[in-house]
Amino acid sequence: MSKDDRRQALVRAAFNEIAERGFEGLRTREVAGEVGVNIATLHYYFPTKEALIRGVVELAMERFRSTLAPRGSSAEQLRDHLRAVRRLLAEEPELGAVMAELALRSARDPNLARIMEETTAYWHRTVRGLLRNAVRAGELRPDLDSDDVAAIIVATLTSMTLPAVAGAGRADQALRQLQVWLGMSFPTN
Amino acid sequence: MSKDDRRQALVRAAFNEIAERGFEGLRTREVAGEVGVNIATLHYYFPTKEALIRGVVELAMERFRSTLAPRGSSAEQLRDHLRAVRRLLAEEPELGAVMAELALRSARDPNLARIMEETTAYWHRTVRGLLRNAVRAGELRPDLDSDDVAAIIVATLTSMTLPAVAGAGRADQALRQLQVWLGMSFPTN
Amino acid sequence: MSKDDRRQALVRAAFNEIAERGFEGLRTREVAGEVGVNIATLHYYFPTKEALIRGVVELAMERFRSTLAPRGSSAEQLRDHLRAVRRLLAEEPELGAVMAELALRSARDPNLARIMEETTAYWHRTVRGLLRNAVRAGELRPDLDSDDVAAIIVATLTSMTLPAVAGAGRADQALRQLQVWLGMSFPTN
Amino acid sequence: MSKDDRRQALVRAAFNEIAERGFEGLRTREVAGEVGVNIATLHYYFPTKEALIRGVVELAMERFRSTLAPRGSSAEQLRDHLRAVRRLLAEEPELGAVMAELALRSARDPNLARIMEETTAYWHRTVRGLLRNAVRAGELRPDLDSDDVAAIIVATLTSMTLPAVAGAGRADQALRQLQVWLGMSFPTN
DNA sequence: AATGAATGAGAGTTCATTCAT
DNA sequence: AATGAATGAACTCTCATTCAT
Repeated sequence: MSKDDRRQALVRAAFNEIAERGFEGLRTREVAGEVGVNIATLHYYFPTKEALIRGVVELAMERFRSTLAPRGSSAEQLRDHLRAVRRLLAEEPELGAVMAELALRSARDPNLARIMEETTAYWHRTVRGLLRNAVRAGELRPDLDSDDVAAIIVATLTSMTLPAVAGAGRADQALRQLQVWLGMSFPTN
Repeated sequence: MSKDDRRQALVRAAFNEIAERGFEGLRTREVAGEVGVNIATLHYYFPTKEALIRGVVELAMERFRSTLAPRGSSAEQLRDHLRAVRRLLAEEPELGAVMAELALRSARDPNLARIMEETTAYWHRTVRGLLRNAVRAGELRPDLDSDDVAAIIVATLTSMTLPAVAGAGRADQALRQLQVWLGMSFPTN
Repeated sequence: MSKDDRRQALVRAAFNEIAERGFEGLRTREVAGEVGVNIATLHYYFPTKEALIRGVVELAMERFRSTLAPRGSSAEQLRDHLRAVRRLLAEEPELGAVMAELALRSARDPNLARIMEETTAYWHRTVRGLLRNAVRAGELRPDLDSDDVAAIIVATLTSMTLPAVAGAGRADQALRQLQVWLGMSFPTN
Repeated sequence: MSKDDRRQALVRAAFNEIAERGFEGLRTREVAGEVGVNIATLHYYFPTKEALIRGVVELAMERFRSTLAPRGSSAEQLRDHLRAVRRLLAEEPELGAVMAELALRSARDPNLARIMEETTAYWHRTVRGLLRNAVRAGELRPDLDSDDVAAIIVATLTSMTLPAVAGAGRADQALRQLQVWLGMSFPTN
């Protein structure tokens, strides 16, 4: 197993631990154990717990950003994006959980705050671009403020990472209403 | 200082600690220290850390629910509610932080999950009721699905507890768009 | 409840706790709780835990010595004594447990050691006296060394306070053999 | 120092602590300190205090059982055994103290009770075997009930672990009487 | 590149004791 | 005579980190 593979394996294990137990329950020994290496080996790859966490941040950002990349024909992109984020959170709830953990942690970690802000801003711009394309393509009303709508879309999708809020079908209701207001249709369940 | 006051003081100190450092950084000794009592005194009031946390949950729920109580004339209630939640999160960001911490923790704590679900459901019903009133009063379009709209309102407001998402004015943009779609006006900054 | 009664109640509760959990598990709060008084009240009667233990020592010695008092006709006294100790340990195993705890503790507590030594010596003398009476009455062989026989009787009876040793019928076997060697008969089960 | 040596050192230190202060006074930090390691190191070898105690139980049983192993010519074995136990308790009073502590603790620990019972039963059978050999060799009266005599021998020897009982020469007196009744001679002091 | 062994600092919890009332 | 409230000291146990090999 190459040096890089091992690093990756450790980061993924840490990622899963955070998803499952939160930062509150993250234990380096547990991470090392899941990869099947000694705790000292973990420290060979990551001198401190903080360094390992930085690795998790990178992984989370990468995974999340790769979901944002617009795909398919321009007309379908907005629909696709909403669908993609929705599917992502359904199929990989760990990513949502980790993103939420990171969002909370960023309140205490300026460095992380910067990264999270960059990612959110990038997401916001991406959605705004999709909205503008859709307006241009005549699929959305031209008087729509793409900045504000992008904000409410990001907000709505984000709230889905908090199970306590999104539960009992409320996530789907919110998405359905988004579709109504946008005058477009995409599956919500 | 009465027994109840001291209990309250401890819970409030724990509340603040969680807001500031997250569950990750909650230390009973720190909580006791902030109230100016010995760690053993904390355990006199709360046999375990978990019991103290339950006290924090109660406090958070109480604080949050008290914000929900509809006030003023029926026609203004929806506007008032959005304004109130917005002001709450601006003036007491700790409550938002704690609520988000609890939302995340509820994924690992079935008991807490139940409480959080109840509170969210109550909030959802409250907003739905306000929407119905507004529809009845002719202030909102009659074809509006009050369940779905309530969901997106709750989702949007909830996302404001995650600073990483709500930053850079995006919270206000989302609220502004909400107002546009609802066809009502309320201050957003 | 008189001051003395309360003292007695506390000592008895402590006695029972020691019998049940050993000195290892003796907790003043538990003792107070069993009597239904506050822990501070216990300290009103006994300034320290050590003082309470001294009370237990007194109680145990008193209970034990009262068993030793020879009763009945002189000819039957030895038989009676063995029977009495045996019954005592069967009916009040707590006393045996406490005596054993005290015997062990006396290795670390010179004061207690003195008390235990006095009690054992008194017991030894008592048995020796009974043996001499029996010899004089022609009930035992005249060449018997009453000091040595008293020692083995005390030793055998003492070993019965250690359940790990006396179990599986071995206590009764030992007593039966004692009777054989003494040429007397008394019930062993 | 090998891993096994360190384990042994810790167990021995715990053994000595128990002998000196009883379970009541057993402190993991003290044990670690005596071996010259950090308390965390102790927990590296023994996850819990209970696990360390299990180590002490094993050591005590091993030490005790090794004393029981019959040695020398068949005719001398009984004599040797009594002499060996007597010397053991004289030269290593810690073992007697620990055995007595374990005997008491077994009343509250079913697992330990099983182990103690097994050891006592093994001891009893060993002594009984020696008695039968001696009878067969014509050294003891043939009408002797080896089971009952074994019981009183075990009881007498056991009582010697309680200094409060065995003191003032009574242990030797009891042993001397045993020799008289058995019709054999062995040194008692 | 990897690990077994070790540790300092600190975690939550317990307990005998104190003191104002 | 009795107690609720409070505490210092100590307990077992945990954890990220280090280091010799």
